[in-house]
Amino acid sequence: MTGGQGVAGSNPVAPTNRSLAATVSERTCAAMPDQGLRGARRFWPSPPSPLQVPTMLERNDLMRLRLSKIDAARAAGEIAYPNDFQPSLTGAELIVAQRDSLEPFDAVRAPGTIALHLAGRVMAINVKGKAAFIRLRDRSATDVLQARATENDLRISQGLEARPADASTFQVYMQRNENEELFDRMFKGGERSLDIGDIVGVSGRPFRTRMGEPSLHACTTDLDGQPLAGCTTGQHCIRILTKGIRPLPEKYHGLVDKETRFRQRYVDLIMNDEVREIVRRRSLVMRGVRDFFDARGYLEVETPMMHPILGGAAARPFRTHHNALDMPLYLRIAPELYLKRLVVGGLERVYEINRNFRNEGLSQRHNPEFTMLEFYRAYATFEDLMVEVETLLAELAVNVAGATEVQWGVNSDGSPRMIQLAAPFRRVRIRDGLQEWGGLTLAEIDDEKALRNKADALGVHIDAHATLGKVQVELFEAVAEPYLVQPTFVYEYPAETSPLARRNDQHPQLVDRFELFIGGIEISNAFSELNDPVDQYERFEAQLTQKAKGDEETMEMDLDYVRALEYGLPPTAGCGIGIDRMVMLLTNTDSIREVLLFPHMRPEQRGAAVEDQPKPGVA
RNA sequence: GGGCCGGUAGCUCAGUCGGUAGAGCAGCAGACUUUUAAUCUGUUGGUCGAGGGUUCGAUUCCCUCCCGGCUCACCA
Repeated sequence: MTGGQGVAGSNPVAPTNRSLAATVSERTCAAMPDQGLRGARRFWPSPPSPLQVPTMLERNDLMRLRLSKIDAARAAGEIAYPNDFQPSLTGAELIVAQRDSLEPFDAVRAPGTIALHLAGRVMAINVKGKAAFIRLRDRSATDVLQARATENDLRISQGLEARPADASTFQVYMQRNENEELFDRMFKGGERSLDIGDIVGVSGRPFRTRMGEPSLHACTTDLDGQPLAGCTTGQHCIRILTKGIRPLPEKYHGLVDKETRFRQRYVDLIMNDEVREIVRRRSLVMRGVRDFFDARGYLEVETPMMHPILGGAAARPFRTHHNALDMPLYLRIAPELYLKRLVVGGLERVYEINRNFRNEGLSQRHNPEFTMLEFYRAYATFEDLMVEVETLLAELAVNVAGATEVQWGVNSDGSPRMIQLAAPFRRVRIRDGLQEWGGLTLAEIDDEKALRNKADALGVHIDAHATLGKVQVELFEAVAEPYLVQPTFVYEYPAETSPLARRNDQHPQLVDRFELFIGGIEISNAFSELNDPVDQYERFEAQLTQKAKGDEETMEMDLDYVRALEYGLPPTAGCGIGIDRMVMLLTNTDSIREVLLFPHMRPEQRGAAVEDQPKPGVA
């Protein structure tokens, strides 16, 4: 943003096309935040009054010129935003279809040639005298990359010169002498010319350039001047379907600025192939998870995202309010208690993939809303779920990343750090880890003071309120982290940190729980579920005691959940897996923001004067 | 919330030990009938994140604020 365009309502940049500007700004303002009334009401601000309508975003010369091209097209009697063009194939299909004719050729448009129709966004324009090349991208961009790579391999195998195969675009070629009027209009500048960023529909026939690039020759008639099959008389071989008003980022460096990339993800997706690949892999993860659990007899369910009672995890919640019912609600921090109610109801295998919301700090690995998979299986233990999880991850790695071995960052010497996701994963007790990596004796492990001394020596901060069990866990995570790069199930957690988990039969101070660490980060948390309603009630009570002591991340008493347990929850094990982190793992990405399409950002400041902004600390 | 770094043309960046700024790409005008970061010639474009202060003069120095990145703390 360049700012300085004044407060809303004043000093608008006069748009070239007034009718267009009016239409767009009417639509835009409805979705704009009401900055003037911020804080005036507790929950829902009033809709903006006409006096507070924000102006459209600022314009520059490049945009004004492009807007004027829309005017010119309208003045020429054209529909500025036509919607009657239908592509008959994708760019990737165009390339694959020519695979059997690797040799360059310049076949003429013999009568009977069938026209192909492609649509896409113009990513590059290359006018060379009386010939012009444009590069388009369509939804098949990922496949185009693959097709070009495959094609290049074929060329090499046939002794032909290799071509660069790193572009996700496909090429369209047009020759001036075949339609001088259209060629000049599109490529010779002036009021109606084509711009990078426009979305076009192109009709023509496939061919290869002299350099061997599979291309579409834009043309709608054969050499006799008769329409090609699939074209109508007078049809243009290139049509602008949507004019891009805003110029795209530079073609070589692309869009780099992270703030702009996350705020304007649409531009990021246009410019950066890697981003599209992450989105694609995330989609594969979601489908893979569903296939996995569906195949094992689980039912996918959706439970409330707005909870009247806080529970299922230890976390600070977002609070909201239902106006008509005049009641407070929490955005859910976990679906756990609802899912186990379903198991009580006889849905013995359920899973849910949905958002959790936690009102905590943001970091490379934390976003206020994140996607969680939770699944519950009756007549299973947490050990059974270890097998389920390692099987799932190995399967996903193959389906999404192509192998059970995936790269995750680099080692300290700069070499690729590889993670082996083939089952079985390593299993480590917290006590064993403290001995092996922390150099502690069993006596020290049960001595809170000794543990705290060790933590101080290591420079590890541990909360003063933490109980023995919590100190053990925190110290373990501190000393073990370097050893938790390869997938590792950590288990034998102390009971006080797990108010919903089943106690271990031999050691009641422990619970039957594991956490899975990969690449040093926690991916999964699971346990055999506590199904003793009396014990559960007492653990909720203990949570209330903690809350009274000032712990802000405790659960609330959920009597209905206890009532459900009183009807009988079969022996059940449940597991949560952070989908975002799993996608990070399978895309070799070190930031959760990269795997979220729209990571949380502070609101964009659009040139509003500083004195109009609420002062920090003033409610 | 703390620390460090950053915000300059549509994009990617340089620069100004204080005298209102440059390049490449994009754009505009032109040459070029197989280019692919095309090439060649000419050229337009910036309240240098916002506000305040110091100064004859601030994009540059000082203060405050906004936004972002990295990092620490809390968390998954």
